[in-house]
Amino acid sequence: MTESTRLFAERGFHPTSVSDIVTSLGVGKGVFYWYFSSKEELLAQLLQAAQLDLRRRQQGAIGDEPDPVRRIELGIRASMQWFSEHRDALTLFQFAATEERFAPVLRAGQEVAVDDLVRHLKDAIGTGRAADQDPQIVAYAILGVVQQLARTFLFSREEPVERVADVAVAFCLHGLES
Amino acid sequence: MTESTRLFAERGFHPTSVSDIVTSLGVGKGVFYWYFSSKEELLAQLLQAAQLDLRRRQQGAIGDEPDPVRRIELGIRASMQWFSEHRDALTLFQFAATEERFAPVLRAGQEVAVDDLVRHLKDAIGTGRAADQDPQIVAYAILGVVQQLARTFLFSREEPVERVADVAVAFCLHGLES
DNA sequence: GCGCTGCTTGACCGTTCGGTCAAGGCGCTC
DNA sequence: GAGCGCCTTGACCGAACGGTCAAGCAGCGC
Repeated sequence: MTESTRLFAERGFHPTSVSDIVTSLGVGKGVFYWYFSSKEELLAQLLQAAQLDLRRRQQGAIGDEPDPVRRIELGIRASMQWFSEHRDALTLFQFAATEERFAPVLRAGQEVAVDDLVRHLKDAIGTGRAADQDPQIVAYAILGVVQQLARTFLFSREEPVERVADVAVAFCLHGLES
Repeated sequence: MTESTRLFAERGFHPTSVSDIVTSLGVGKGVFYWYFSSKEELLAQLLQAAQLDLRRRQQGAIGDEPDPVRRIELGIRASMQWFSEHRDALTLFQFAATEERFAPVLRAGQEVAVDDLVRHLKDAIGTGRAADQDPQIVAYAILGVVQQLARTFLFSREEPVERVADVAVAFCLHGLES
């Protein structure tokens, strides 16, 4: 699984052939089609497994923290950490978003994470700790920040995770104003 | 050009064959290879043209606005507007980021926009109008917000551009705090 | 009318792809 | 050891791909 994710991320989904995958695994082609009905199905399962793992990490980090704003912060930091350890997964997510048949799988998983975030946001708004903006839009905005920063600074440049996470948190909580 | 962008965005780069492209244009295959040396080159040109157009829109919107924070706001609104009119381009950008050979083209164009944004941010920080965070990271964060919101709300849902742009601006300027 | 250049055609080519399948181990039960 | 599932193999298939090219055509200067 990890190996296929790496291949897809490095060379792209379509340019990576099933032969490439089985060769890198040192097995025959038949074994691939014994476990997966198609190359598409493999990608779908890879996506789902990655999303599940990311979500678990987020929930583990948040624990039973009572403060909604702090819950959001912990979620951001956990996500950034997870992406820094699973850079290939982010590339997969990004590719999946560009092809109609994978987008639904991706969207389903993303919506679960967003719904959580929306709950925290509503708590924060309800207790006057956050501005009264549409929580769903804000949730996606946060998601965009995390993914973009992970892609740019964790992958291309080799910035330390904490530094990037700090700026991400500061930006999401206070914007660019001082 | 617009037609090829649409095809790539709708069906994906690899699944769209050169035959598909020329058929949709009602021309022969030779004419394609007369103007482009390969399918890859077409995509590269599509990317560059789109980036140039987006950049022009941003600069046109900013004009000679003196206030750096307001310049950033105008840039965000212009980008959101542009994406709402060129949804296919965003899908292309996203795909290009997932394949090693297109990433450089994409990065080059993105860096130009980011450099502009960084300049405005430095102005804002210098005059005490923005918090003293690493301007480059913040610039990419803003970029992430705009792209994610465009993708989610302008394409999947059919939200009015202004509403999404308002939240994007509010979030980027003030974060989620009230 | 002739020739030339710039553009256009689509049949064609070599290659590679996703996917199939007849065949063959390997370990289990009885 | 016979029989039987479960897994594994890799040669093989039809289809489709990106890219080529010999041939043709329109327009223009002469």
